[in-house]
Amino acid sequence: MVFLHKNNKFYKANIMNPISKAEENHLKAIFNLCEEFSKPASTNAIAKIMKTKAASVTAMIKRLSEKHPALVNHQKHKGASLTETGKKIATNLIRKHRLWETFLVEKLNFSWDEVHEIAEELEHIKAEKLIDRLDEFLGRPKFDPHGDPIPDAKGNFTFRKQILLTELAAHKTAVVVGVMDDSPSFLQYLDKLNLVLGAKVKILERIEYDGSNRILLNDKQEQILTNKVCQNLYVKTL
Amino acid sequence: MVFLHKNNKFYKANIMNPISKAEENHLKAIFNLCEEFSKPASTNAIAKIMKTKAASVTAMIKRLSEKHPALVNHQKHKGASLTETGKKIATNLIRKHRLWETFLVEKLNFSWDEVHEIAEELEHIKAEKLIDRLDEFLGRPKFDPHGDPIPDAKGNFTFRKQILLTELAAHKTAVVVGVMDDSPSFLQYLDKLNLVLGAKVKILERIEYDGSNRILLNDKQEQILTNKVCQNLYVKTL
DNA sequence: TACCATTTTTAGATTAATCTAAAAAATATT
DNA sequence: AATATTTTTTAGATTAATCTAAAAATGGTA
Ligand SMILES: [Mn+2]
Ligand SMILES: [Mn+2]
Ligand SMILES: [Mn+2]
Ligand SMILES: [Mn+2]
Repeated sequence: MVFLHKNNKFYKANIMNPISKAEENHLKAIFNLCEEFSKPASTNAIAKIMKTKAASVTAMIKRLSEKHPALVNHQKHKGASLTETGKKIATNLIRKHRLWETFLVEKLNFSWDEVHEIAEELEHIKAEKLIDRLDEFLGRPKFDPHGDPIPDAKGNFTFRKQILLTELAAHKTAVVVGVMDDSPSFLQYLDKLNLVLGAKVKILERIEYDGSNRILLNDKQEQILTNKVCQNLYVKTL
Repeated sequence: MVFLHKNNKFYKANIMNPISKAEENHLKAIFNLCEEFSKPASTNAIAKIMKTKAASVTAMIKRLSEKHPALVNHQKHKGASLTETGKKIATNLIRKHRLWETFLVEKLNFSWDEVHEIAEELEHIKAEKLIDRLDEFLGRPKFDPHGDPIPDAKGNFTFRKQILLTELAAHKTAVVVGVMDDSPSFLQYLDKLNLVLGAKVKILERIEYDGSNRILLNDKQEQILTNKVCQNLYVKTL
């Protein structure tokens, strides 16, 4: 099979055509945006995630569709979404990312605010056997250090009944299981508050004035959490 | 500071100018060639290692010297060598490569013939903390799965009195500590012969006719090793 | 020393991934 | 519906990393 390329040049559509790092990152961005908003990912939104410009995204999507047909769906001005094959690839990247993060925290003693950047690079290492072995070595973890689900080799995510801490009823108790915002600054702040995964939180009082919450942490420590903090913390009721 | 570029364009010499993967691989190739032959690395030799063409190497060396002055020494037609700074970078790459290989074999149960390719990619992950933690996690190993020394964080290699099996005197006993050729085919063949690192070898007879050797393996198994095999095996006398 | 083979460099192209500026299309606001 | 704003695409450049073909330099040999 041959594909028409710009300037009327042809090139073979090599089945082994490897997906580049930039292409992989774009696929992941499109996947995440489509998941979050349940609609095609806009050029601008992708550019923001990729820290590039809209024009670069348009060019990338064009190149992607030509080089690897059957990964991305795209109509001019209508945004991009992934085909099933594209989703498989994106899911596998997320799997790799989260497994590496888990490795860094569990085995190399990194803290949860340090691992994202490194995993962002490690996820692009292409060796299926490596990731299978890593998964096994880590004991086939179901969640990463931020509480995000790690898809299995087939791409299946584990779902968990979780709510935001803002949604937890007053006087109820729950356990911190994840974060919505995984920026280093938020994670570091959570560390300072001892609000790590597994922490037990009881809502003592919800303050109407500003939506802040008086909580009891791990059955002993009383403190105030702003609404913003609670809005970014996932908990699971006991 | 500014550097003149082709077409009389200028560009800023950014101190944070990151070294690309291709540049790193070239530095490593130059380092290895200079170590092996104790003279500047020729364009052709580098191209062979890099699996590119001589013209590409010339271009790369030019770009390297412009973008990162103080890494490579190069005079036209005289080959390339590394400055002290260049050697530091190459040594650190070798450190990363060998630590990752060790990780793959020791922790993820890869065999010694499978790890080179993967480490060739992993070595380019830029995170000093990662490699320090990995080193610690592995117990600060001094040698990789092929018996090659792993430089420490300062770039110091551990030296070891080792000889080729061809140099071992008849009737002497020694332990296999490394390989000269680390191609998968040789390594797989060694596995088949049970000639793994740590194997005990006694030269029973050196056959003059073709340089082959009758050996006793691990005090019990007698077999013939061709000269070529012995030429690629490092041993340490007891 | 002059010639020849080999090695290295230069010249000119190509592709991937980005950019800025301008044009075009879509969307929102009077 | 007309106009203004925002978003997306196109046009045109740039840089890194490679290639092939041709030119130039080097080194060995007659
Ligand atoms: Mn990434
Ligand atoms: Mn994560
Ligand atoms: Mn490499
Ligand atoms: Mn090795």
